Amino acid sequence: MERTVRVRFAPSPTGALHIGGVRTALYNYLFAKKYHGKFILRIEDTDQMRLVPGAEAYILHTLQWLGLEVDEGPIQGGTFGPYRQSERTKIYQEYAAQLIAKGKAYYAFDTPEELNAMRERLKAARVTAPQYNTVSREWMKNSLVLPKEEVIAMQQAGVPCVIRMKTPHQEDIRFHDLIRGWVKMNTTALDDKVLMKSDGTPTYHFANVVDDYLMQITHVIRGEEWIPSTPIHVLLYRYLGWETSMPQFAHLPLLLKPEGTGKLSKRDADERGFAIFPLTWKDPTSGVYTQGFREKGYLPEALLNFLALLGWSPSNQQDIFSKEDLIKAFTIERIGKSGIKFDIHKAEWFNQRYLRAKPDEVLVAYLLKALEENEITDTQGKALQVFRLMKERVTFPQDFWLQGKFFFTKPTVYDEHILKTKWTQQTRSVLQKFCNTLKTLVPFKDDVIKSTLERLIEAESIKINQVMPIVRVALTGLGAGPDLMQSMELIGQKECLSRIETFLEQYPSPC
RNA sequence: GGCCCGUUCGUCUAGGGGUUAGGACAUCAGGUUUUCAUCCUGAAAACAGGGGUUCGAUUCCCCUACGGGCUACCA
Repeated sequence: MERTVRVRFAPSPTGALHIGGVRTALYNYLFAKKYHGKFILRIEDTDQMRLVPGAEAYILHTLQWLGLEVDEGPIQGGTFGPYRQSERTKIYQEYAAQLIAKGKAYYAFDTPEELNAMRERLKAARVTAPQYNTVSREWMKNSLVLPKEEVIAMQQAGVPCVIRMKTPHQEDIRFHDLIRGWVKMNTTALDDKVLMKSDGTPTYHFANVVDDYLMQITHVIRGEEWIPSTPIHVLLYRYLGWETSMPQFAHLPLLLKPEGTGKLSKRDADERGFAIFPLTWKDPTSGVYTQGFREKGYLPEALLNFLALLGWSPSNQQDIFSKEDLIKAFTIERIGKSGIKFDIHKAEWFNQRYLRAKPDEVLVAYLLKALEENEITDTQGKALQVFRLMKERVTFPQDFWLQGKFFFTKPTVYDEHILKTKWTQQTRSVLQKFCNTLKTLVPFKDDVIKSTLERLIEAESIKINQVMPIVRVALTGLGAGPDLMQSMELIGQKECLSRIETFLEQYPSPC
């Protein structure tokens, strides 16, 4: 009998969600929707030391922004709650007690210093992997070797202790990964993992297994960094008697640095100026803001499309996918195995595509909003015309303003390069003459302006590509932009004249 | 170091025992445009290396190299 698909996204609220985490969430979401299952959000906040205020809300906002609706979670509720691990401590304690009773786990009283000493000792003895394991536990301070009375006495005295898992001595543990096939590991490589910390809270491994079982998770889709600890999880399912309902595993390839070596990090993003967080994040301790994809102008649908194709590919050669398309096409089998060098270029291209596909009203609204923010009162008519000239040129919503503000405000700086290469005695004289003709030009329309300029160019026997850039710089300050004649018409006769005159005054003679 | 996972154009990838090894982004060139961008056309660009297996291997197996992950009372 097929179980209903139930997958979970289980982030730790230790800061802003990383873009890799967003991709993991997306793959889980797509898989759930594809099979009409449930997408569950579980907050793994067992480590109270690393907890960051605001991080959980950030995760929620991110999923919301991206349209990854959560079926069950801390806010949404559900029949398998609570969905915050910090609220489930009792549950873990019960199952830990069960493992102790079964002889599958034990108490350990070793202090950090003692653990360190053990590792040092093993290292000195040239043990390749110094661990608390089937061998070393024999000479440590735990309930396996200590007399029962002593253990009880220590517990009564309140000596801090953890619960460790009793790993079998030498056994092959294998598990099937939906992406990688069978993975085999021997327990000699495993240590006796801490299941419950001395403060009574569980570690990741334990809470994860208990919750996945209790929440009836069918598929665990998570990052590749978890492969080495999956045998521990398998063992735990076995110890708890849950092996038959163990979820299926799928370990996703990791997002890597654009160049060089290592996992993609916030630092890479900062150094190269691309976003790594979905939304802008203010670090509560340093107060430093890190701009997110949203604030950089990325559209959620563009980011989703970009992310989906980072490690997954469809069976055809389609590259533009709506969320619905992705749900339809997504399969775990088509997820790749190798690490992915993160390259932001394609994301920009996706954004441009999605942005330009938006209805005109939406796009004009971006410009209108920018005008409002810059306290420019303008008739909607002009904004609409500006928008039409700009539409094919933008990648991000803010480009309408960034590249088109000259329509509304006078330039304050002039393109150095154009000035250096095109500003000559001749172009100055042509610009002056052009300005003079403009004064009496009726009507002030793009085609009329154009023919005027063309006549002038012919009379002066100068090349058009000598004059145009200078006219553009005088009017807009920029070296490139939308159609100049249409731009002039929009700027208006009076304003054009004023701008050219200002320019001529500021640059009286070519340098 | 040990254990585990991986390796097709610069990047994301398709493919798979016999292919002109396909696409997208980026790059470059040509066209369009007064310019830049867009758009159109085109070009350059890859099976990590070595052994097997096979009539034949980029595809299957092994080794090496390289890359990545893990190796905490973090997740």
